[in-house]
Amino acid sequence: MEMPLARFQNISLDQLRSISSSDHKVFRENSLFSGNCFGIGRRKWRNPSDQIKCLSLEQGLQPRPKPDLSRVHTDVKEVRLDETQVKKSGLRICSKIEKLVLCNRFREAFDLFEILELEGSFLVGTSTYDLLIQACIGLRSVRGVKRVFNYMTRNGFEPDQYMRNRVLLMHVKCGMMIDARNLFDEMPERNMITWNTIISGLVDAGDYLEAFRFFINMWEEISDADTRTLATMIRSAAGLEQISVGRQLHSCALKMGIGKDTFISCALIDMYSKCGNIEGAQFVFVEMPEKTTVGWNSIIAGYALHGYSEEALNMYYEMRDSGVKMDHFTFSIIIRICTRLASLEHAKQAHAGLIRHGFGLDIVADTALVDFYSKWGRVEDAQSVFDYMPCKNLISWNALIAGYGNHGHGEEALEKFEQILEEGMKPNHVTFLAVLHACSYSGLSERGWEIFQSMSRDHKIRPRPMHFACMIELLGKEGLLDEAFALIRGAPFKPTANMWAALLTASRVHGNLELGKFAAEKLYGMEPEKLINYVVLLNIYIRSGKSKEAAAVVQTLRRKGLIMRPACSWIEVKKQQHVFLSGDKCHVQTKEIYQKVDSLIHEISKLGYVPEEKTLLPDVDEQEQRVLLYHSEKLAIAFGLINTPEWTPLQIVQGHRICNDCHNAIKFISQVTQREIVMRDASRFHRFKNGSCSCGDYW
DNA sequence: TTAGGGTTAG
Repeated sequence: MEMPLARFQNISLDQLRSISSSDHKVFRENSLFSGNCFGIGRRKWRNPSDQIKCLSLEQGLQPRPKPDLSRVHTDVKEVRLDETQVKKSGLRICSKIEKLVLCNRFREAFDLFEILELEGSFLVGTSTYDLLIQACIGLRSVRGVKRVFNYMTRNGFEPDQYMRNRVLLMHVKCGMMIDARNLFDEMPERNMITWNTIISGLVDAGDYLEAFRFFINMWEEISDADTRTLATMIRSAAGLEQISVGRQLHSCALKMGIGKDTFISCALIDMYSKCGNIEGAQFVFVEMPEKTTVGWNSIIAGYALHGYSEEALNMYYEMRDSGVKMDHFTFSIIIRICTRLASLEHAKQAHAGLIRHGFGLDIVADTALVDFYSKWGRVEDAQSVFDYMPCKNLISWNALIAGYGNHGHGEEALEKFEQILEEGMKPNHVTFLAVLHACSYSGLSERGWEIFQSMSRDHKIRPRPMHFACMIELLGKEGLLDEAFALIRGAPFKPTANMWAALLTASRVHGNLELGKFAAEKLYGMEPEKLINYVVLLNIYIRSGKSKEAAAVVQTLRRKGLIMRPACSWIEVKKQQHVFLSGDKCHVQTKEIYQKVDSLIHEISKLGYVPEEKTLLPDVDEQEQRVLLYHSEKLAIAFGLINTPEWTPLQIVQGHRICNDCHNAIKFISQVTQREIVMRDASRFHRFKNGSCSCGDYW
């Protein structure tokens, strides 16, 4: 046999180790392995109903019928059975266990297994052990693994190679990697399945480098690898985001004649897109002889990952038209895309499709929906989806809390947080970020401070820079600039740009020139090319009447060649999106749009709206200044008003943080028109109703 | 004889 894998022997472990360990760590920390509330690794389910069933059973959220064991217990405990009777009774129980497992009634199978454990000496056969292992994997039950394994050991069960692999798999799938590795080391014989099993476990656990070490050892020991090995290793390369390694694996697969295998192709699409090469992913997808559901899912997710949300959505419709079956993965991906596009129409269709295709109870898709409705400003809908979920994990809770918090419902967010604690779930750093943001947006500074302190004290979670930045924002809003500055100085790590940016913003809001200057200078050192840092300081100087200093900032901007990118907003009207740039005059209805903006400005001026003093460069002529006043949000709103008489709510989305002036204008427009306006800036959503913004934030 | 592989959510 040709040895394409031999080239991997040229990769030293040091080379693998040199792969950025911080990236690796971030990936691991963000992976499900660390994030899910069950404390176990990656789960795989044949279909979502299995998932719901199993998770519900494990969490004890659904009542399950319990077999009446009392009589049998009595038989076993009180009546001494002779050897024949034990055998007869044991065989009957084993047969029943096997039938229960085959019907996916894993819990009940374990209830019966308890009888055998109490009796203690009945010699269970391979087929029963095999199905008990299946039950453990189905439940992802560590306790189940221990029970089955103890029983085997106690009764001197001597497994053959098949059973040894099954026992190994049981440990791997339940995340018991230390035990799995011990078993692996002690195995008298290891075949390809043994190697594939342990490697797959390492990749599931995010231990990618170790997976590569095993892969190399595997080649040394058995000089063989198959499609499954390659598919797993490609997943590992994706986890490490090492395209060069991924490419070598691709080359190996081609040399082995399995380059177009469905599993390999899907893994390659995912690897190329995660490594930043969407063209590579597209190439593999086009070359796939048969485009499967997973293939479509992978390429759509790849496009979405690279920010090509509209293209991804188009591919989804192409997938649907091609007649390929969609699954719960498809809908989870699509809902996330809708969140990025902030498209209610598409999300509604995806929500309907999810239910129609029978995946309405899938935890991942439902969580994506909770997140969508939360971000879109429909917290009630988010709560409604959440309430219908048969089981929720920490990710679902976090999405809901962020939804409440980002829309000014700080108290509700805190209530949900309390509920998490009452239910015995362990909050993670994302939970705390959502809760602290909620406190910040709703002005609950004392509660925010208490929670921030409780993070390390009570929950043993070390606050990260994002938590610090959030607290600085919170203190800054209260005008507690000295305290905010003290927090930066007291941080147990080097302050990050986010932290200084929060202090700079607070300094601008409260007109603290000295602190603003200090924060801006720190930011210049860290992000020398980031325009916004200069603009904020420029604002501070202009408002403080420091024209000389303001001119110096302008000079710096020019020297560096930093140009303000025109802001972009888009509005969805009658299922179609219309995009506007600042001062945009390309739209066919430009004339009407500008007339509408003028009349709105006239109306809102009567209500007391005064445009903010513009931060314009000194030599910008008046005509240009006038054009710049027509920000993209205002144009989009005017367009919406002209074209949608039944417009509610109107959504304005923009890629950059909007200026105070525009924010205030939108507030007034909402008041004048009595319309509800949902608007998103770079970091959060704002919902205006009768002129007031639900987030409680000020600009 | 049986077993091991690919894509989703905060």
